[in-house]
Amino acid sequence: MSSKKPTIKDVARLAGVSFKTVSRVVNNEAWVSDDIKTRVQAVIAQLNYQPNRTARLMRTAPFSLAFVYDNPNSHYVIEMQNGILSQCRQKGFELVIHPTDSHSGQVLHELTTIIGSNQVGGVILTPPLSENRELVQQLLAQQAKVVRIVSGSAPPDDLCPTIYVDDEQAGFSITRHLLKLGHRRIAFLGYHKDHQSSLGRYRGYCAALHEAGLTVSEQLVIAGDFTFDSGVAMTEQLLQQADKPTALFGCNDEIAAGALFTARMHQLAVPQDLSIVGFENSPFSRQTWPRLTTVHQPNAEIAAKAAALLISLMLENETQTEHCGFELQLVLRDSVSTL
Amino acid sequence: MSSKKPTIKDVARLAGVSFKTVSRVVNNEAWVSDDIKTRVQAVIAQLNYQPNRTARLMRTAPFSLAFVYDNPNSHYVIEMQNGILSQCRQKGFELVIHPTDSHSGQVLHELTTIIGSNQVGGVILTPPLSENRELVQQLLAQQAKVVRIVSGSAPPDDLCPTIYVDDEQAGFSITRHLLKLGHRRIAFLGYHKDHQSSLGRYRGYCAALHEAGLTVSEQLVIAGDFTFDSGVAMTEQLLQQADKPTALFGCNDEIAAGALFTARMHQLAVPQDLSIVGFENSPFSRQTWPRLTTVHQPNAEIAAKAAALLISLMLENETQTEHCGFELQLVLRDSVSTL
DNA sequence: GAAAAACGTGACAACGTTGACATAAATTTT
DNA sequence: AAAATTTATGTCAACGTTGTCACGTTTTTC
Repeated sequence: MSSKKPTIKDVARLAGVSFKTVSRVVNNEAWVSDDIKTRVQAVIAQLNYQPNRTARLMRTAPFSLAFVYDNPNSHYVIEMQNGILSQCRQKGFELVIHPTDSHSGQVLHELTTIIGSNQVGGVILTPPLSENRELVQQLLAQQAKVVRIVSGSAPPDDLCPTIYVDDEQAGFSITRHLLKLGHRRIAFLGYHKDHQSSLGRYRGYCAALHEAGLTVSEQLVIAGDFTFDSGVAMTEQLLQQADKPTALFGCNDEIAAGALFTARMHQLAVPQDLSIVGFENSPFSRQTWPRLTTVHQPNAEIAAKAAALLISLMLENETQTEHCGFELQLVLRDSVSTL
Repeated sequence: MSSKKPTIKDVARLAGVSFKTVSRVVNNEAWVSDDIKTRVQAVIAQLNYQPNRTARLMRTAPFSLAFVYDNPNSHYVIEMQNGILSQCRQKGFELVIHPTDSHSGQVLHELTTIIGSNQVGGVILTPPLSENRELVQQLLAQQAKVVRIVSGSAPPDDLCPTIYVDDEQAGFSITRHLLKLGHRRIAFLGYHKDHQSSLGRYRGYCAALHEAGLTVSEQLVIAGDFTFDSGVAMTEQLLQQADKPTALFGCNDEIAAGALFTARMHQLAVPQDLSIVGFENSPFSRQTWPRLTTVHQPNAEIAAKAAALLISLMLENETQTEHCGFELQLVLRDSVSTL
């Protein structure tokens, strides 16, 4: 049975009204008499009628947004995705996942396709794509709504609503925390010149050292990316040096986990012989031994806020660009000791 | 400029042909002369025309599939998602993410909505939803294509194409591995009566013990779920007992990580004082100290296969149900020693 | 108590595509 | 060289909605 999905016209026929009236009932429009309304609703329930989203979309703006990200394996992505999804569910929006390679040069083309084909009406951009001013402008030029998540203590411009996360301030706090405990030789792991979060955290690190009257030692700033393996490699490099640090600031928890691992390999006790801090408060930062002191980054909240802004932008079609900043809090755990 | 997105008719006008001809060019249909083809293509490029996916969808079956899962925070989800996404990209399909709570009783209703509204044409089901025979049948009754991923050494039935993963066999191998190294008191952490993967691994565990002439001790089989915290709690419980085990079989890596953590709390050296194995080979299983011996579960591959089956089902509209089984391999690392 | 406003309903044209069919031109077959 | 076939293009009706407008029927207003 049920060879075909019922349409609005099937409902109309059975309810003995015009299909436009059914449309009114479905969309909760005014000026439908109560008895017809209930009659139509009964038929809808009886047939288990679902409005065809595709057909509806032909007449309305898209109810979908895209989440665009670059590093598909980070835990950060799934947290963000969950945050976005929670908002989408609430507002009846659909989420299109769009992992991409920001180095491929294909991003603009890919996004143009999904926007141009009317598949999505808006886009949430994460770093490093969100830092690409030109990309944002080109998406905007295609009538797409854009919300971006960036690192910074203020929105870089008013191009579009922006969620900014104050990495510098957090980098400052956590470095100062180490300084307060007496550490003087603090290494910075995961410096990356193209990565705004890394740079922000680095600036905070420098600022805290300066405040304490210390200078930044080039030897202690190690470049690398935000992975466990890179953390291992950077720590190895560091431990080969003559002037060993007493504390390590990993630019994210994965780097810190790599450092932890490497310390164990070198029979260094953490935190007694070496203090290590991470950044992000990812789930596994409290599952390592010792549990990592880190900075809490509320990814789900951040992304949910981005989604909420984007959705209201798509619904209300406002031009006013609202921004939102997030401050990050220290999470003190067991991977740090006084010197 | 560019106030409106160009349509097929805009292209047609500019190219001086009928819009149907443009449609032919876009869809690569036969019987279009080469010069018109190139002329149209030039205009398409010039206007940066993208066929409107929504309009197209009104005439064709949906090019979207849903990924339905229950446990949004597991790493397993993102790996699967990536696998599915890779297939979708290749075939031009769209992915709709659908996390849900299998206990809410809302699942059928939720899926009915996205299927009924023509949003998706097919669904990939993961445990425990995939084990619900009735759910599968009801989705099938709505003309949806379904592919499910289940635990087992064979597909449970021919309702739909099925990816089955042999947990029992893997549970057997890893338990036998411990037995070979001389372990006799091996605990099983994460028994869960409603969880087929857990039960499969448990059956393998029992089979291996029997093969070695041992009986399963109730004391050593601890019920719990697949989380770090549960792993901690179960290990605590175990370590309070008189007859302590020499090895722990964690039903997944998170449980094993919890066990590792708890062992450390109790000053037990792993693997010298206690051997621990996990299951899944999630990224962090090689980032713990010591690195976990575990079973490799190729989630991305499994999910990619599921997506491939689903997509071919949606495209070719075949009725024949093709299945696919995965065997799991041991990954030997450092968390196990001979007794 | 007539005019105006508020309600309630329906007809019909979009929206941008694809599919069925028609038709004209070019080519092959008889 | 007429008939049949192939090739190349166009016309028009769907698809299932929502928006615009029109048209009755009530209720309110002066």
